[in-house]
Amino acid sequence: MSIAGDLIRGHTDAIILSRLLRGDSYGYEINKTISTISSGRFELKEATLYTAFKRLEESGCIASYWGDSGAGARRRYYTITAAGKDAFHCLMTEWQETKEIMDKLLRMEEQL
Amino acid sequence: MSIAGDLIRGHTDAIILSRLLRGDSYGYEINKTISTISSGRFELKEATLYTAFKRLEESGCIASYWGDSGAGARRRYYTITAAGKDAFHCLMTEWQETKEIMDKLLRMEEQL
DNA sequence: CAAAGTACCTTGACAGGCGAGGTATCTCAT
DNA sequence: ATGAGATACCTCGCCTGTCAAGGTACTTTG
Repeated sequence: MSIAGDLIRGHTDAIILSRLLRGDSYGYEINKTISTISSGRFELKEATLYTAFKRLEESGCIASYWGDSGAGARRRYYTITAAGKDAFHCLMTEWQETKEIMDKLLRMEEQL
Repeated sequence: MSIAGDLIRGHTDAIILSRLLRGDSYGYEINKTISTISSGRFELKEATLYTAFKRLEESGCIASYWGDSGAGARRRYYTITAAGKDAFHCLMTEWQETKEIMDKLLRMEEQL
């Protein structure tokens, strides 16, 4: 990935939840979408993605079910729960705050 | 700290370098300044700070020297090197990019 | 004198990212 | 039909950065 892993650390959950807010989806698709939206500059590794799903499911932020696979490889779909929506809003707020503070800290002009 | 550690992970180096761009400083002071600028919302733990110094010094981004301690506890001062300035600009660019992409990914309206 | 502030440092645990490896199905060109 | 490549999932184990906890040593102030 072009953006180092540590830069998205702590943001993966927010990104995934954000995707699920738009409707149920499955790992492979979520990953592709993230890659597309970011023009290939963010790309969660599969291992990262699936550990995140596990973490989010264990903490009750998402739930999963097997899609009726008819054709093609079977897919495990994820839904965001009410708790997940709450969590997302917290993470969003944190992100806004992080941005603000980081910009303040990195600003090159004036200041002590 | 109010902002979770993982959110600043990968940004600590940038923050420290940014401080040193403004002139030589030492651990304790840098920490206080970061805390002040962020209104106490970011606060690097000492262990984190000193490991970061070590890392940055080993990679040639900063150099250190003992201040002539005259009065008070002795201080180890850090200077940013040319390589450190380059690194800072990279990190700044990365931060701008991260912000842009994250905002795109977390945006709640429209989009696929 | 004790407590609190300044100033430094190390160790070990923990958590998240991810490289590497594995499984299974489907499609399409050879 | 065979092999490659896409789709789709998953796990193990390493690495790295954060940080709680602990330690040292000096100065100021009550």
